Amino acid sequence: MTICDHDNGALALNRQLCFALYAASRAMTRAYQPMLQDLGITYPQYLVLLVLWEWDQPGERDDTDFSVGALGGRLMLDSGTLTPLLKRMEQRGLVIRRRAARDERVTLVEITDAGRALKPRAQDWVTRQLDDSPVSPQEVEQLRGQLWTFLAKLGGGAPVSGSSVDD
Amino acid sequence: MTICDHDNGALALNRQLCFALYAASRAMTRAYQPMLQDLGITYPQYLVLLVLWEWDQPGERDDTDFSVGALGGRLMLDSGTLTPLLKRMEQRGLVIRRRAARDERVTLVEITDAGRALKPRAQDWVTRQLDDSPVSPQEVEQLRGQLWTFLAKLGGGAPVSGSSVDD
DNA sequence: AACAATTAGATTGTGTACAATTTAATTGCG
DNA sequence: CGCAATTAAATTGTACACAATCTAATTGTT
Repeated sequence: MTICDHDNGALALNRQLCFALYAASRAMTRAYQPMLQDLGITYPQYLVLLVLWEWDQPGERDDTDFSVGALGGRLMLDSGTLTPLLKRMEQRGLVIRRRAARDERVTLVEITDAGRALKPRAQDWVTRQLDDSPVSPQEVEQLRGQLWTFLAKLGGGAPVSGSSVDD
Repeated sequence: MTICDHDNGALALNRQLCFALYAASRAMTRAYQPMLQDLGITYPQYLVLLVLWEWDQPGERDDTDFSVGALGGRLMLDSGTLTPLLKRMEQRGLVIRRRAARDERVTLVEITDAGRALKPRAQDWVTRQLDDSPVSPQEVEQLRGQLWTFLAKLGGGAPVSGSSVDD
Protein backbone atom coordinates (compact mmCIF):
# COMPACT_ATOMS: atom_id res chain seq x y z
CA MET A 1 0.00 0.00 0.00
CA THR A 2 2.66 2.46 0.95
CA ILE A 3 4.78 1.21 -1.91
CA CYS A 4 3.85 3.03 -5.07
CA ASP A 5 5.72 1.30 -7.85
CA HIS A 6 3.54 2.83 -10.53
CA ASP A 7 5.97 5.59 -11.33
CA ASN A 8 4.04 8.78 -11.56
CA GLY A 9 7.05 10.41 -10.02
CA ALA A 10 7.04 14.12 -10.51
CA LEU A 11 3.54 14.04 -11.99
CA ALA A 12 1.40 12.81 -9.09
CA LEU A 13 -1.47 15.25 -8.84
CA ASN A 14 -1.17 15.66 -5.09
CA ARG A 15 2.47 16.47 -5.44
CA GLN A 16 1.80 19.37 -7.77
CA LEU A 17 2.20 22.79 -6.26
CA CYS A 18 0.39 24.10 -9.30
CA PHE A 19 -2.73 22.12 -8.43
CA ALA A 20 -2.58 23.11 -4.77
CA LEU A 21 -2.47 26.75 -5.81
CA TYR A 22 -5.22 26.33 -8.35
CA ALA A 23 -7.51 24.52 -5.92
CA ALA A 24 -6.77 26.86 -3.04
CA SER A 25 -7.40 29.93 -5.13
CA ARG A 26 -10.77 28.66 -6.28
CA ALA A 27 -11.70 27.55 -2.77
CA MET A 28 -10.87 31.02 -1.52
CA THR A 29 -13.04 32.64 -4.15
CA ARG A 30 -15.82 30.29 -3.12
CA ALA A 31 -15.40 31.35 0.50
CA TYR A 32 -15.94 34.98 -0.50
CA GLN A 33 -19.18 34.28 -2.35
CA PRO A 34 -21.59 35.11 0.49
CA MET A 35 -20.13 38.58 0.88
CA LEU A 36 -19.76 39.13 -2.86
CA GLN A 37 -23.33 38.17 -3.48
CA ASP A 38 -24.44 40.51 -0.75
CA LEU A 39 -22.47 43.35 -2.32
CA GLY A 40 -23.60 42.40 -5.80
CA ILE A 41 -20.10 42.10 -7.26
CA THR A 42 -17.74 39.39 -8.44
CA TYR A 43 -14.40 38.39 -6.99
CA PRO A 44 -12.19 40.19 -9.52
CA GLN A 45 -14.42 43.25 -9.19
CA TYR A 46 -13.80 43.11 -5.45
CA LEU A 47 -10.06 43.13 -6.06
CA VAL A 48 -10.48 46.19 -8.27
CA LEU A 49 -12.37 47.88 -5.45
CA LEU A 50 -9.58 47.05 -2.99
CA VAL A 51 -7.21 49.00 -5.22
CA LEU A 52 -9.61 51.87 -5.77
CA TRP A 53 -10.29 52.12 -2.03
CA GLU A 54 -6.54 52.40 -1.46
CA TRP A 55 -6.24 55.03 -4.17
CA ASP A 56 -9.16 56.92 -2.68
CA GLN A 57 -7.09 58.15 0.26
CA PRO A 58 -6.57 61.92 0.24
CA GLY A 59 -3.31 63.07 -1.29
CA GLU A 60 -2.07 59.61 -2.05
CA ARG A 61 -1.14 60.03 -5.70
CA ASP A 62 -1.32 62.01 -8.83
CA ASP A 63 -4.81 61.67 -10.23
CA THR A 64 -3.43 60.91 -13.65
CA ASP A 65 -2.15 57.60 -12.37
CA PHE A 66 -5.57 56.10 -11.71
CA SER A 67 -5.54 54.45 -15.08
CA VAL A 68 -6.54 51.05 -16.45
CA GLY A 69 -2.85 50.36 -16.89
CA ALA A 70 -2.01 51.20 -13.30
CA LEU A 71 -4.87 49.03 -12.10
CA GLY A 72 -3.66 46.21 -14.29
CA GLY A 73 -0.15 46.60 -12.96
CA ARG A 74 -1.39 46.34 -9.41
CA LEU A 75 -3.57 43.28 -10.05
CA MET A 76 -1.42 41.79 -12.80
CA LEU A 77 -4.33 41.80 -15.22
CA ASP A 78 -4.38 43.15 -18.75
CA SER A 79 -6.86 45.33 -20.57
CA GLY A 80 -8.54 42.36 -22.18
CA THR A 81 -9.76 41.37 -18.73
CA LEU A 82 -10.16 44.80 -17.16
CA THR A 83 -11.95 46.70 -19.92
CA PRO A 84 -15.16 44.63 -19.91
CA LEU A 85 -14.99 44.18 -16.13
CA LEU A 86 -14.76 47.95 -15.59
CA LYS A 87 -17.60 48.55 -18.03
CA ARG A 88 -19.80 46.27 -15.96
CA MET A 89 -18.76 48.07 -12.79
CA GLU A 90 -19.54 51.37 -14.48
CA GLN A 91 -23.00 50.13 -15.42
CA ARG A 92 -23.59 49.29 -11.78
CA GLY A 93 -22.51 52.80 -10.84
CA LEU A 94 -19.46 51.71 -8.86
CA VAL A 95 -16.88 53.50 -11.01
CA ILE A 96 -16.61 56.13 -13.71
CA ARG A 97 -14.37 55.72 -16.75
CA ARG A 98 -13.12 58.70 -18.70
CA ARG A 99 -10.24 59.57 -20.96
CA ALA A 100 -7.31 61.49 -19.53
CA ALA A 101 -7.15 65.04 -20.83
CA ARG A 102 -3.40 65.05 -21.08
CA ASP A 103 -3.17 61.78 -22.97
CA GLU A 104 -6.23 60.58 -24.78
CA ARG A 105 -4.91 57.05 -24.97
CA VAL A 106 -5.28 56.67 -21.21
CA THR A 107 -8.55 55.68 -19.54
CA LEU A 108 -8.89 56.92 -15.98
CA VAL A 109 -10.90 54.95 -13.43
CA GLU A 110 -12.61 56.80 -10.64
CA ILE A 111 -14.57 55.36 -7.74
CA THR A 112 -18.07 56.67 -7.04
CA ASP A 113 -19.87 57.14 -3.74
CA ALA A 114 -21.74 53.92 -4.45
CA GLY A 115 -18.36 52.21 -4.75
CA ARG A 116 -17.13 53.82 -1.54
CA ALA A 117 -20.27 52.70 0.24
CA LEU A 118 -19.32 49.05 -0.16
CA LYS A 119 -16.06 49.45 1.73
CA PRO A 120 -17.36 49.36 5.34
CA ARG A 121 -19.54 46.37 4.50
CA ALA A 122 -16.56 44.50 3.10
CA GLN A 123 -14.43 45.56 6.02
CA ASP A 124 -16.93 44.25 8.54
CA TRP A 125 -17.22 40.93 6.77
CA VAL A 126 -13.46 40.43 6.44
CA THR A 127 -12.88 41.35 10.06
CA ARG A 128 -15.60 38.96 11.15
CA GLN A 129 -14.10 36.18 9.05
CA LEU A 130 -10.65 36.72 10.49
CA ASP A 131 -12.12 36.60 13.97
CA ASP A 132 -13.86 33.27 13.73
CA SER A 133 -11.58 31.67 11.18
CA PRO A 134 -10.37 28.13 11.72
CA VAL A 135 -7.01 29.37 10.48
CA SER A 136 -4.89 31.40 12.87
CA PRO A 137 -3.63 34.87 11.92
CA GLN A 138 -0.10 33.50 12.10
CA GLU A 139 -0.89 30.78 9.61
CA VAL A 140 -2.51 33.26 7.26
CA GLU A 141 0.43 35.60 7.61
CA GLN A 142 2.97 32.87 6.97
CA LEU A 143 1.16 31.51 3.96
CA ARG A 144 0.73 34.95 2.48
CA GLY A 145 4.41 35.71 2.98
CA GLN A 146 5.47 32.48 1.33
CA LEU A 147 3.20 33.09 -1.60
CA TRP A 148 4.71 36.50 -2.26
CA THR A 149 8.21 35.14 -1.89
CA PHE A 150 7.31 32.44 -4.35
CA LEU A 151 5.69 34.92 -6.72
CA ALA A 152 8.75 37.13 -6.62
CA LYS A 153 10.97 34.19 -7.56
CA LEU A 154 8.63 33.26 -10.38
CA GLY A 155 9.18 36.77 -11.67
CA GLY A 156 5.48 37.37 -11.36
CA GLY A 157 5.83 40.90 -10.06
CA ALA A 158 6.19 42.28 -6.55
CA PRO A 159 3.18 42.83 -4.32
CA VAL A 160 3.89 46.52 -4.20
CA SER A 161 6.44 48.76 -5.76
CA GLY A 162 7.56 51.62 -3.61
CA SER A 163 5.44 53.94 -1.54
CA SER A 164 3.13 52.05 0.76
CA VAL A 165 5.00 49.15 2.30
CA ASP A 166 2.55 49.31 5.13
CA ASP A 167 2.72 45.90 6.72
CA MET B 1 5.95 55.98 7.24
CA THR B 2 5.33 52.87 9.26
CA ILE B 3 2.24 54.56 10.63
CA CYS B 4 -0.59 54.16 8.19
CA ASP B 5 -3.36 56.36 9.49
CA HIS B 6 -5.38 56.00 6.31
CA ASP B 7 -7.26 53.12 7.79
CA ASN B 8 -7.44 50.44 5.17
CA GLY B 9 -6.92 48.03 8.00
CA ALA B 10 -8.04 44.59 7.07
CA LEU B 11 -8.59 45.59 3.46
CA ALA B 12 -5.09 46.51 2.27
CA LEU B 13 -4.59 44.61 -0.95
CA ASN B 14 -1.16 43.35 -0.02
CA ARG B 15 -2.51 42.01 3.21
CA GLN B 16 -5.07 39.85 1.48
CA LEU B 17 -4.31 36.16 1.41
CA CYS B 18 -7.03 35.88 -1.22
CA PHE B 19 -5.12 38.13 -3.60
CA ALA B 20 -1.84 36.36 -2.94
CA LEU B 21 -3.48 33.07 -3.84
CA TYR B 22 -5.19 34.51 -6.88
CA ALA B 23 -2.01 36.12 -8.19
CA ALA B 24 0.17 33.11 -7.42
CA SER B 25 -2.22 30.73 -9.12
CA ARG B 26 -2.31 32.80 -12.28
CA ALA B 27 1.46 33.26 -12.24
CA MET B 28 1.85 29.51 -11.96
CA THR B 29 -0.43 28.91 -14.92
CA ARG B 30 1.62 31.42 -16.87
CA ALA B 31 4.80 29.54 -15.97
CA TYR B 32 3.34 26.38 -17.47
CA GLN B 33 2.45 28.03 -20.79
CA PRO B 34 5.60 27.03 -22.70
CA MET B 35 5.03 23.36 -22.00
CA LEU B 36 1.26 23.57 -22.49
CA GLN B 37 1.69 25.27 -25.83
CA ASP B 38 4.17 22.62 -26.84
CA LEU B 39 1.69 19.88 -25.89
CA GLY B 40 -1.20 21.74 -27.47
CA ILE B 41 -3.36 21.73 -24.33
CA THR B 42 -4.59 24.17 -21.72
CA TYR B 43 -3.82 24.24 -18.03
CA PRO B 44 -7.08 22.66 -16.79
CA GLN B 45 -6.76 20.05 -19.53
CA TYR B 46 -3.29 19.27 -18.18
CA LEU B 47 -4.76 18.73 -14.72
CA VAL B 48 -7.31 16.35 -16.23
CA LEU B 49 -4.46 14.45 -17.85
CA LEU B 50 -2.62 14.23 -14.52
CA VAL B 51 -5.66 12.42 -13.12
CA LEU B 52 -6.10 10.21 -16.16
CA TRP B 53 -2.43 9.27 -16.12
CA GLU B 54 -2.81 8.23 -12.48
CA TRP B 55 -5.92 6.24 -13.31
CA ASP B 56 -4.13 4.63 -16.20
CA GLN B 57 -2.04 2.41 -13.93
CA PRO B 58 -2.83 -1.28 -14.26
CA GLY B 59 -5.26 -2.63 -11.69
CA GLU B 60 -5.71 0.62 -9.88
CA ARG B 61 -9.47 0.86 -9.79
CA ASP B 62 -12.78 -0.31 -10.99
CA ASP B 63 -13.20 0.92 -14.54
CA THR B 64 -16.65 2.17 -13.77
CA ASP B 65 -15.18 4.85 -11.57
CA PHE B 66 -13.45 6.73 -14.37
CA SER B 67 -16.42 9.04 -14.66
CA VAL B 68 -16.90 12.75 -15.13
CA GLY B 69 -18.10 12.90 -11.56
CA ALA B 70 -14.98 11.15 -10.22
CA LEU B 71 -12.80 13.48 -12.25
CA GLY B 72 -14.69 16.45 -10.91
CA GLY B 73 -14.32 15.18 -7.38
CA ARG B 74 -10.59 14.88 -7.81
CA LEU B 75 -10.16 18.33 -9.36
CA MET B 76 -13.04 19.98 -7.52
CA LEU B 77 -14.66 21.00 -10.78
CA ASP B 78 -18.25 20.46 -11.81
CA SER B 79 -19.77 19.15 -15.01
CA GLY B 80 -20.41 22.64 -16.30
CA THR B 81 -16.67 23.08 -16.56
CA LEU B 82 -15.66 19.54 -17.38
CA THR B 83 -18.18 18.62 -20.05
CA PRO B 84 -17.07 21.16 -22.66
CA LEU B 85 -13.42 20.75 -21.67
CA LEU B 86 -13.59 16.98 -22.16
CA LYS B 87 -15.37 17.43 -25.48
CA ARG B 88 -12.48 19.56 -26.68
CA MET B 89 -9.99 16.96 -25.44
CA GLU B 90 -11.99 14.29 -27.24
CA GLN B 91 -11.86 16.31 -30.46
CA ARG B 92 -8.10 16.42 -30.14
CA GLY B 93 -8.06 12.68 -29.68
CA LEU B 94 -6.70 12.74 -26.14
CA VAL B 95 -9.66 11.05 -24.48
CA ILE B 96 -12.76 9.06 -25.33
CA ARG B 97 -16.12 9.72 -23.70
CA ARG B 98 -18.80 7.05 -23.52
CA ARG B 99 -21.78 6.19 -21.41
CA ALA B 100 -21.42 3.53 -18.72
CA ALA B 101 -23.28 0.36 -19.60
CA ARG B 102 -24.45 -0.26 -16.08
CA ASP B 103 -25.73 3.26 -15.52
CA GLU B 104 -26.52 5.30 -18.58
CA ARG B 105 -26.43 8.53 -16.59
CA VAL B 106 -22.68 8.18 -16.10
CA THR B 107 -20.16 9.34 -18.68
CA LEU B 108 -16.89 7.45 -18.57
CA VAL B 109 -13.65 9.13 -19.56
CA GLU B 110 -10.89 7.06 -21.05
CA ILE B 111 -7.42 8.15 -22.04
CA THR B 112 -6.15 7.34 -25.54
CA ASP B 113 -2.65 6.51 -26.71
CA ALA B 114 -2.33 10.07 -27.92
CA GLY B 115 -3.13 11.20 -24.39
CA ARG B 116 -0.63 8.73 -22.93
CA ALA B 117 2.01 9.98 -25.34
CA LEU B 118 2.03 13.40 -23.69
CA LYS B 119 3.01 12.03 -20.31
CA PRO B 120 6.77 11.57 -20.81
CA ARG B 121 7.01 15.00 -22.40
CA ALA B 122 5.28 16.59 -19.42
CA GLN B 123 7.38 14.56 -17.05
CA ASP B 124 10.59 15.71 -18.66
CA TRP B 125 9.55 19.31 -18.55
CA VAL B 126 8.42 19.22 -14.92
CA THR B 127 11.60 17.45 -13.85
CA ARG B 128 13.69 19.99 -15.70
CA GLN B 129 11.81 22.84 -14.09
CA LEU B 130 12.28 21.41 -10.62
CA ASP B 131 15.96 21.03 -11.32
CA ASP B 132 16.73 24.57 -12.30
CA SER B 133 14.04 26.25 -10.28
CA PRO B 134 14.90 29.31 -8.23
CA VAL B 135 12.69 27.80 -5.52
CA SER B 136 14.13 24.95 -3.48
CA PRO B 137 12.29 21.61 -3.24
CA GLN B 138 11.89 22.27 0.49
CA GLU B 139 10.16 25.57 -0.17
CA VAL B 140 7.87 23.98 -2.72
CA GLU B 141 7.11 21.15 -0.36
CA GLN B 142 6.36 23.46 2.54
CA LEU B 143 4.15 25.74 0.52
CA ARG B 144 2.24 22.83 -0.95
CA GLY B 145 1.70 21.36 2.51
CA GLN B 146 0.44 24.63 3.90
CA LEU B 147 -1.92 25.08 1.02
CA TRP B 148 -3.51 21.68 1.60
CA THR B 149 -3.74 22.31 5.32
CA PHE B 150 -5.39 25.59 4.56
CA LEU B 151 -7.72 24.02 2.01
CA ALA B 152 -8.75 21.33 4.46
CA LYS B 153 -9.64 23.97 7.05
CA LEU B 154 -11.61 25.89 4.47
CA GLY B 155 -13.60 22.74 3.96
CA GLY B 156 -12.58 22.72 0.36
CA GLY B 157 -12.04 18.99 0.21
CA ALA B 158 -9.03 16.82 0.92
CA PRO B 159 -6.28 16.30 -1.65
CA VAL B 160 -7.06 12.63 -1.80
CA SER B 161 -9.61 10.38 -0.22
CA GLY B 162 -8.43 6.90 0.52
CA SER B 163 -6.30 4.61 -1.57
CA SER B 164 -3.21 6.32 -2.86
CA VAL B 165 -1.73 8.46 -0.12
CA ASP B 166 1.56 8.09 -1.88
CA ASP B 167 3.59 11.03 -0.71
C1' DA C 1 6.35 69.34 -40.30
C1' DA C 2 6.45 64.30 -41.45
C1' DC C 3 6.64 59.69 -40.45
C1' DA C 4 8.13 55.39 -38.37
C1' DA C 5 8.08 53.42 -33.79
C1' DT C 6 5.94 53.13 -29.49
C1' DT C 7 2.27 53.07 -26.25
C1' DA C 8 -2.52 52.48 -24.04
C1' DG C 9 -6.73 50.55 -24.47
C1' DA C 10 -10.18 48.19 -26.90
C1' DT C 11 -11.58 44.25 -29.53
C1' DT C 12 -11.82 39.42 -30.91
C1' DG C 13 -11.67 34.63 -30.20
C1' DT C 14 -10.97 30.58 -27.31
C1' DG C 15 -11.33 28.40 -23.05
C1' DT C 16 -12.40 28.06 -18.49
C1' DA C 17 -15.50 28.59 -13.79
C1' DC C 18 -19.68 28.16 -11.77
C1' DA C 19 -24.71 28.98 -10.57
C1' DA C 20 -29.00 27.49 -12.10
C1' DT C 21 -31.85 24.78 -14.85
C1' DT C 22 -32.97 20.78 -17.63
C1' DT C 23 -32.97 15.99 -19.09
C1' DA C 24 -32.69 11.36 -18.56
C1' DA C 25 -31.73 7.30 -15.82
C1' DT C 26 -32.09 5.01 -11.42
C1' DT C 27 -33.76 4.09 -6.78
C1' DG C 28 -36.94 3.65 -3.00
C1' DC C 29 -41.15 3.02 -1.22
C1' DG C 30 -45.99 2.09 -0.74
C1' DC D 1 -45.74 -2.44 -10.26
C1' DG D 2 -45.93 2.76 -10.33
C1' DC D 3 -44.29 6.98 -9.31
C1' DA D 4 -42.08 10.56 -6.58
C1' DA D 5 -37.31 11.55 -5.12
C1' DT D 6 -32.63 11.33 -6.30
C1' DT D 7 -28.66 11.38 -9.07
C1' DA D 8 -25.31 12.32 -13.10
C1' DA D 9 -24.46 14.96 -16.92
C1' DA D 10 -25.51 18.31 -20.03
C1' DT D 11 -27.08 22.84 -21.03
C1' DT D 12 -27.55 27.83 -20.44
C1' DG D 13 -26.07 32.25 -19.12
C1' DT D 14 -22.75 35.41 -17.03
C1' DA D 15 -18.16 36.67 -16.08
C1' DC D 16 -13.52 36.21 -16.09
C1' DA D 17 -8.34 35.28 -18.28
C1' DC D 18 -5.39 35.96 -21.79
C1' DA D 19 -3.20 35.70 -26.52
C1' DA D 20 -3.41 38.16 -30.62
C1' DT D 21 -4.81 41.88 -33.20
C1' DC D 22 -6.46 46.49 -34.06
C1' DT D 23 -6.91 51.50 -33.43
C1' DA D 24 -5.77 55.82 -32.12
C1' DA D 25 -2.73 58.95 -29.73
C1' DT D 26 1.94 60.24 -28.73
C1' DT D 27 6.97 60.49 -29.25
C1' DG D 28 11.35 60.63 -31.31
C1' DT D 29 13.74 61.36 -35.01
C1' DT D 30 15.25 63.87 -39.04
